[in-house]
Amino acid sequence: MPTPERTSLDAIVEAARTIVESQGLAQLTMQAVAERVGVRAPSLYKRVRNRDALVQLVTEATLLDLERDLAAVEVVPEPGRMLAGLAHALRAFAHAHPVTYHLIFTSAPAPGGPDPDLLARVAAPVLRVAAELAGPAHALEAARTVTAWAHGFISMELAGAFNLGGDVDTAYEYGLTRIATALASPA
Amino acid sequence: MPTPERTSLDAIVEAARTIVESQGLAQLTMQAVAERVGVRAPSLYKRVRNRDALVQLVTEATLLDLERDLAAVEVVPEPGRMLAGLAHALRAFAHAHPVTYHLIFTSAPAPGGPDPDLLARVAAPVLRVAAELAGPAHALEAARTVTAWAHGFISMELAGAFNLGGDVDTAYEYGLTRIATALASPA
DNA sequence: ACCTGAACACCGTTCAAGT
DNA sequence: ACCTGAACACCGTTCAAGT
Repeated sequence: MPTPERTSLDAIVEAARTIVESQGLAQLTMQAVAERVGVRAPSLYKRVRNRDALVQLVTEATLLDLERDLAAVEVVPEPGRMLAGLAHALRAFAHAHPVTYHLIFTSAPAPGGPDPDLLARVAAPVLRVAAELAGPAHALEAARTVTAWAHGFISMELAGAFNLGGDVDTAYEYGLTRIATALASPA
Repeated sequence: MPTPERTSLDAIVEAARTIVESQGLAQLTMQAVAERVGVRAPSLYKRVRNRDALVQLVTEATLLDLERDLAAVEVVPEPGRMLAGLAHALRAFAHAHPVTYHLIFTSAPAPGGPDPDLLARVAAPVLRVAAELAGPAHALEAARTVTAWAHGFISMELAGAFNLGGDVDTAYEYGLTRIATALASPA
């Protein structure tokens, strides 16, 4: 005789995201998630293989949100300004979801990592501007350069690595304009 | 009546580094460390406050090694080539110690993070080239730009985030020369 | 003064038993 | 078909008792 479902995969992932973001990855226990969705810990295993898989689901949900935010950046004709829009959107996203942002770049395509198609969709807008700035022949390398810089900057910022004083916002703008012009100048 | 010491703080940290690097952070258990140094887990608490403190000690030991490697980079007159030397040394270090490298940039100056003096010493060579390239007025921002790019690149590389094909070494060289010239050109 | 076994609270995960 | 309590193995950590 069927028992009515008392929760759902979506509710579980949502609960996990909330816990991770508000209390850190270490506090993401199966018991905490279970309590939040109103069920006992063993029941979670009906919908999620194990804790690692749940972390993976949280990562993919975060990637979907990031894809949405980057796709929503207003398209402007000048590639330099377009790049700035994407860079600021990425940084704003990271500030809004610091823990899950860190998850995205940490648990990359391990065995069972995020869907490669999803990763490609997230990267698409950056690849587009990179091609405009550096030319199609160098699009991939240029995209990797900007992405590496932006992610490195943001992750160091979130980790508190910029502790020698100076204005962090200014440093972000400085790096952004330097890189934009560097990629735009002829090889 | 005193009991002879059966291990030392150094041996404990060394054991922890070996475990972390060969099996990952999750496998760094107090029991695994204890077994490796020939003692029972509770004895570790005579020399280390707790597991978090041990991770912190591993991080600082790694930073010391990185400081040594960066300080050992041959000094050359052209700042562009000097920057390349530092960038390659950093990447080589990360490839040799991927897990502990990740630790460095992750557990930054949290409450009880690494010694700020040590962090400053590690950053010193980069700050020096940055000042030469971009001028003293922009040294800090320039240093942050290169460091962010290099760290971002390396951490994405280690996470397997460069999965769209293309040669990763080439992309590193591409980004390096672009950034070096960008920082050297007048504001 | 250092080391240990025993103990505690807390994990992730499995499974037989309920409905 | 889903949910649960009980159980297991395994953590980190404390502490009284040994030497």
